[in-house]
Amino acid sequence: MPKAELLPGTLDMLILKTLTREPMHGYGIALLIKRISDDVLTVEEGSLYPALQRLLLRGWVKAEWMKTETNRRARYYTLTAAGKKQLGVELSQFEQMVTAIGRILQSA
Amino acid sequence: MPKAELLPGTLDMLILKTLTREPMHGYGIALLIKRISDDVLTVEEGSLYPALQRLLLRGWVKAEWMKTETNRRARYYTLTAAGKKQLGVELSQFEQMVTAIGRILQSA
DNA sequence: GTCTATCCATAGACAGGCTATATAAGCGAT
DNA sequence: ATCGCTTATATAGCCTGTCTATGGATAGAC
Repeated sequence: MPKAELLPGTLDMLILKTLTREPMHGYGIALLIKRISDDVLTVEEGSLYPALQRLLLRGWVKAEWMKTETNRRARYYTLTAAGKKQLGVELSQFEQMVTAIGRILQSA
Repeated sequence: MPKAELLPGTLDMLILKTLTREPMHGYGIALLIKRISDDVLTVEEGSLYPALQRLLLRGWVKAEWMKTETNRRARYYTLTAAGKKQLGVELSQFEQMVTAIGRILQSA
């Protein structure tokens, strides 16, 4: 079994949340999530870019090619209004589920 | 997109935890999880039984055909020593991940 | 007897995350 | 100049796990 780097089903939410700070490119998103989580959460490239395509397709983010501070080309993603709304939905579902799971785990 | 009844990746942990109370049959496990979670978590049969097969294969539970209190035949699952150990691993990984996700979600 | 709830089980579809790989450009050191 | 490292995007193919849908069987209620 491949060790899990993420809790499945939470990646989109994490990306959307990260983009509420400011528009970022994919690589930056991955670095930020890794850093803030103290290396607990690692977003692999093969998870990250498909997820961003997903979010684009669903209209939750939009993308624009730009230059980074260090002069490299990169695709910057911005949260859309629909994306903000979706984030709200995912946040509340996530909280509800974690609470429910907590009840199971403490019910012994 | 099919509405999620569970946070993916947590079903095995929930089942193992439920079995720390006492040996139970599959249907009973599903009912208990649903009840304790106030109907937030619903374990579909198509998720439950494959999961139980998984746990059997990995030696985390063992099964025995018995009679229920209402005189029906049912397969009772019991947590093994390896299963207890595995539950510990999954619990700590889950907690660690939820904590890490919490840090992301509060970092705005 | 027929209906509902209980109980087990599997096939097939599908989503999403992982491994592995490919591509490309900028930067520093030699 | 070119080598190696880091930054940066992207895809194919696999694997795991959950869901939908279906098919049984049996007990108790009506």
